[in-house]
Amino acid sequence: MNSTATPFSAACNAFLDLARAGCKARGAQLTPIRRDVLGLLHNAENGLKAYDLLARIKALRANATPPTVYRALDFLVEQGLVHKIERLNQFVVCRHGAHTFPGLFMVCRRCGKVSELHDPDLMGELARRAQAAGYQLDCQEVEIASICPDCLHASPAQGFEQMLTGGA
Amino acid sequence: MNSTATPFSAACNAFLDLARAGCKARGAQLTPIRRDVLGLLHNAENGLKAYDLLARIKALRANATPPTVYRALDFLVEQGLVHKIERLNQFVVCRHGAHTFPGLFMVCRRCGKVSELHDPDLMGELARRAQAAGYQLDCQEVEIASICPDCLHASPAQGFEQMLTGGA
DNA sequence: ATTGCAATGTTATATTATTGCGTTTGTGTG
DNA sequence: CACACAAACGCAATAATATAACATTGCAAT
Repeated sequence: MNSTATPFSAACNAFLDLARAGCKARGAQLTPIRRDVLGLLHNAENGLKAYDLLARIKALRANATPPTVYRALDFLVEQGLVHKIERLNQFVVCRHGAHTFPGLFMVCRRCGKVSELHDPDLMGELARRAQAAGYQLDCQEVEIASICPDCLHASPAQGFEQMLTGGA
Repeated sequence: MNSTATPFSAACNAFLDLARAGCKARGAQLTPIRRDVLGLLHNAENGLKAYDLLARIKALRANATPPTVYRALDFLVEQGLVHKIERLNQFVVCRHGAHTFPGLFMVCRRCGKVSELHDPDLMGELARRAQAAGYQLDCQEVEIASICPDCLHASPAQGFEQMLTGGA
């Protein structure tokens, strides 16, 4: 019943417990710091930058410094619990559980929102093409700059893919 | 015949003249600074970081500062002459001329080399899938972490894509 | 000549990320 | 328990990447 130790919602705590179990199964430990960082990312809808996260974690742990955050993030990314969006220097929690193919992240150029598309077929095709060219995929994230449905609805724009897909 | 003004090889100068013509056709100008930055990138086999580029451009222009380089890079990326590899904070010259679909960049996790795969079909498929999910692609570069053929030959590793492609 | 505009010069600073090293904590072993 | 070992953490400093803000220059149109 110590609310300062785990200041997250019940749903978030459930998620964190699952994550902890996953780590344990892989022989790693979701320590309190790592758990807090993951919880903060889980609460955030849109991904966070490292120093935003640092500011938030400081509310929980006054002595936190950049390495505190970066170490936790490195761990969480290694564990597949968090993805880094390089284009935005941003970190997002993975809401698809463990998956064995790269995540496809649509990054909206207008509003900055990031959403993970779940498309094993496309990723498989990508892997095949890469392999045909002599490469072996070793890849957790594929980032695609795009206009998200909301922004598209607000103000459509003509893009090259119209040519490719036969759109009007 | 002023070799200090254009300190590049004949082949490089030919490339730069083409680039200049392309810019002109688009109503933009490849100024001397931009030309030098593009030439340095063209000479570099593996892409360069902004501050590496700054060090090199200082050999030509002692008063160059970070904005000098970043402005030139912004321009060159806008013109499609240069691609930014976000994962490496690196800039690579585009060796495929103007293309109307996103470049597919294979980034080797072992040696760091970047190579651009030319695969309009795959990019078209990507655009279709994105559109089916409500997104409109707005994307110059797609980065894929992988092991390049050379590194793979040196020391093969088993990866998830073996499962997808039915490899041994 | 003056105005407008794109490009550049210059200084400073913001943002993102890491290194290095000492301390603490957890875990297994004799 | 005492010890060794490794992983995690605390902390200070700094490296690496990128932009802001404003002054200046050069050139073209009028």
